[in-house]
Amino acid sequence: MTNNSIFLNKLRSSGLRPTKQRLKICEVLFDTEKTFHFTVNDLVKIIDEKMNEKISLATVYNTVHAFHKKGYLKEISINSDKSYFDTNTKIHHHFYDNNTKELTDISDDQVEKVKINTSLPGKKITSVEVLVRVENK
Amino acid sequence: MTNNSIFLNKLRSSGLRPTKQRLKICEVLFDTEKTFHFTVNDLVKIIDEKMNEKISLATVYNTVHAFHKKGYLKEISINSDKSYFDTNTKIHHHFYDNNTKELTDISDDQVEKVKINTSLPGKKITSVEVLVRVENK
DNA sequence: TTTCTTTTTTAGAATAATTATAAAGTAGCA
DNA sequence: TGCTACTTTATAATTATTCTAAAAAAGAAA
Repeated sequence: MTNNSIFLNKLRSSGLRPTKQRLKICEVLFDTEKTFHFTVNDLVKIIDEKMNEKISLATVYNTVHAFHKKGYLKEISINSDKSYFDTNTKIHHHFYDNNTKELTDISDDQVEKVKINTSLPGKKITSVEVLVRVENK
Repeated sequence: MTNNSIFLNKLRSSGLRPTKQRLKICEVLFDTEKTFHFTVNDLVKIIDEKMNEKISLATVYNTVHAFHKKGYLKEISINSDKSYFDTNTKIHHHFYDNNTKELTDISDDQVEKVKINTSLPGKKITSVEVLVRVENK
């Protein structure tokens, strides 16, 4: 399966028509070995500078949100004034460096399964994630 | 020690002079048996509606940030569109209800100690907190 | 108390991220 | 090809937060 048809699949299954702009966005998000964290602004800048394509903010927001809704992107909660997304959608955890403000993945198998001995009536758990804050020794 | 002198202490130790406005804010934040979660906007509304006192947004932001810096309030990472604060500053965990957008404490003793089998060089862990997302069954 | 100096408060402006809008363009299908 | 629905885009609107500068209040000293 070529990269392109992978992108087409992701777009179609997200209910999005494969347009030129959306394919560019896919190229940046899904055509890489390693996963990464980004803000919408980062993404626009990458597409503009590295791929020499100007895509309007609104389109990028829409596409990112559609992928997020479909589960192809994950939103990350750190204290911040902007939204961070993660192309790693597997359940995993994060280090957040209070000094550098950097976020690093911790893979699921490096954290022992978290046991929660309580629950909320009528609710089911959708995810359990751990945020480990660190700072300089 | 009266409530009032507790408030005076908190203010003074945060480097803030005890003014009428700041004492009102303290009354809401610290004069309660139970801890709670709020956004700055919530706080302004509570003070306005329940205490019949109009305090400007800027003042509330300043005071909340001073308390946060001093460790009398804790910021919680959930949504990046606004900042949530918690009057419970002990290390603890949260349920976040994706349907109602409500945040609930999980006391530390209901979550088994989380073991992290990895580390970042030159860094030390300052906190390990768990966010459990739930939704309707 | 009265006066003086330093902090605060405040309303409103400024900023930044995000969302909404509506006109022009494009995809997909018959 | 031509139609219709979906997309893109620039720009405006909205929302949370921060900044600003002038008026008000606090604290200290006489």
